[in-house]
Amino acid sequence: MTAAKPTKKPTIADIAKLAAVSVATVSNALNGTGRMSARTRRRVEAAMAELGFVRDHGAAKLRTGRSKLIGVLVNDISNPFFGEFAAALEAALSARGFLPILANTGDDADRQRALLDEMLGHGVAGLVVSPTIGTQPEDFALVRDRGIPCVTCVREVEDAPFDFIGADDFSAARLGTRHLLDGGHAKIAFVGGLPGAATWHRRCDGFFSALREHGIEPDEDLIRPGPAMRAFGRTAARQLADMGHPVSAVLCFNDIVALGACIGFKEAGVLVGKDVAVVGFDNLPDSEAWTPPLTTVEVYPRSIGANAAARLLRRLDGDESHPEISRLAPRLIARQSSPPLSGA
Amino acid sequence: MTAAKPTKKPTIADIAKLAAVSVATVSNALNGTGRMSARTRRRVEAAMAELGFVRDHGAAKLRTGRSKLIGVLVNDISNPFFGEFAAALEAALSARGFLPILANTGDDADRQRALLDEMLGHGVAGLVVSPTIGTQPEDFALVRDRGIPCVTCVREVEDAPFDFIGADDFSAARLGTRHLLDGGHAKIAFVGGLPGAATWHRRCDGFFSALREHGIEPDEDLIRPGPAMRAFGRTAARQLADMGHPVSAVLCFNDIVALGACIGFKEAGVLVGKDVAVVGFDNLPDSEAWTPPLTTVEVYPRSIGANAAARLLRRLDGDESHPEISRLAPRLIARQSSPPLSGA
DNA sequence: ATAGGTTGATTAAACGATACATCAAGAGAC
DNA sequence: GTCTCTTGATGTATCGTTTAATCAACCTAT
Repeated sequence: MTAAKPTKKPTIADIAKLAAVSVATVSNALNGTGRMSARTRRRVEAAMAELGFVRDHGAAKLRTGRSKLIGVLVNDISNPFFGEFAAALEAALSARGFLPILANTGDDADRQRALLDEMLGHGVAGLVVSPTIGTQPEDFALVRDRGIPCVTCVREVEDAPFDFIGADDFSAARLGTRHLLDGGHAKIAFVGGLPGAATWHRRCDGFFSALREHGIEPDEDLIRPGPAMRAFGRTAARQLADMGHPVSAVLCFNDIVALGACIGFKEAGVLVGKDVAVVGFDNLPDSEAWTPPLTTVEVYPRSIGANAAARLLRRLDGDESHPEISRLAPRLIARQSSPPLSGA
Repeated sequence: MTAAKPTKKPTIADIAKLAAVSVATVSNALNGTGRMSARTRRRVEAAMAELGFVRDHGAAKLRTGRSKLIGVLVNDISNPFFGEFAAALEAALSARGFLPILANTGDDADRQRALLDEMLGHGVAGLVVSPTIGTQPEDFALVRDRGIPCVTCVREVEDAPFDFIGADDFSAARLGTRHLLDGGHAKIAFVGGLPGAATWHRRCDGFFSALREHGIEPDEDLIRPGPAMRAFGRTAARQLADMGHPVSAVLCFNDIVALGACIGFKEAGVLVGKDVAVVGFDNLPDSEAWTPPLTTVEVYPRSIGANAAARLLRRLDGDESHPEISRLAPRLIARQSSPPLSGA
């Protein structure tokens, strides 16, 4: 491969000249519109190949108003959950010729606002957003006003006129909690996750609901909200271990927090899977390989991504029906981290 | 938030009318170019706010030829390594006003070609690419010809006139291998990773180099290439465990493969951290929390992302110097998965 | 032979933002 | 009062593509 000699990029006018046809004919060849003889089509295609033509989508979008760009906003791309989500979403969208452009909000509402603006400015045909904590409906005012199809995911934003695809967090938390209750646990903590995201509230409600169903009144002191990160899980576990009246089980906001909690308990000399039961959410690929293998509630990030893509594609195809809310049914995956309460 | 009523999007012409100025003035206000009184600037800004103006970057790009889009191609966004990489890259680029658009090649060379075309068509100002396996230099011909700044990462593509930022894979493999050799291991397998990616070859060379340095001739039968995935690590471990002359240590292509190997060995009744030593690459956030905690070679995905961004920004600022190859120094993180060979 | 159809290709007007060239008006110098 | 400078603002061509409106041949049927 030899050194670069920056070439001016060829336009359809250059192709037209080389193929001795008009620009309109080139455009038609490009889009399969209009009518033309097979011979000229070949000539045009040969010319495009020779000059290394690549169509300027921006210019086309300017003229037609149509675009194949889809803006995707996630709040933490380094979290494997969103990695899986994004991979599935991308596969489904690009199969239909769309180009998802993925940006990371880092759970910063200001950055989310800026990115939404930026995406609109680039003329996206649609949006898929996992909203940041603290998202206000007005943050999406421009999207709404422009009538750009937008599917929200994972975290619901209340009163926004958009489709939503996510896990059924209420049921998921109930599943996890009931699993512990059925094992005889009564003093159960709920660790991690930030109020401000709908996900947390729904899981918290599910947690409460299951407890009350078993005649247990939730103990405010056992609700430990915090960033959904390993570090928080670890410190929370240590605090719980140091409490006067230790808990026998912990429901964690996600597997990452759960892993942190396992580390924290281990450091505190408490044996997970024996002295204490731990349950997470997400069924991260690694969770079954931990020691002990983690009980978790599978919430299907790939399905959420795939469904979000399908929903958005329907909207792009012109479906104008009322926004739909879908909560995918979760599944409990019981493993060794959450044994029944021992007789002791 | 009320229902949608798709508004036509306002252009600078609309702003100009409302503010009773010319389009040129609006454009100047937008870009801070030209001269204008503070009063008119305020009028223009008020008009933009009132109508909810958002600038059409595509149109601007068409006119100016300048763009703030950066194409980013990774080969597996669901791999946490690339998640970390992408997050760091994005942070650095967006701090300078660029918008990285991230796409996933899924390690498919055809898809990579298509995506490169697509990105060029969208007028990216620059590219950051972690090339797929089987990438040919000609796949980047258009990028080279157009003179678009392009930084390759993680895997080097030979004979391509681009900057490269990655780990020093040769040294990394030597580090990991020497650690095992120093522990007295002699029968060491190298598991996972596909020939076809430069990364694999360099690591393989580093592995060989360390062995030979200790007077050990590499045994072809102990080289077990395969997809860098958990499943492969697992099957490879089982095969190794079933061999007549079992290995005492395994160097894995990355932590994911290493985790798979741990599972495989466990299933085969071989105790990792006792009967067999396992070393990985990447230092995934979870690797220290596994049982036993994994010895790994840290290759700093965030640093690779940050350096790639810095390099690209320099190019965008006009640096035309010869392409540079940077290999970031790795670091061995010794944990319990790789004890010295026991006397037995 | 002429009217009407079909086929294959062309012309030119958009799309939204930018930037060069131009200009009006007021300030200051003589 | 004329001349030059500066400040603030405008008119308009342009980027690359699409597409509606035309048009030139040629074919076919009367």
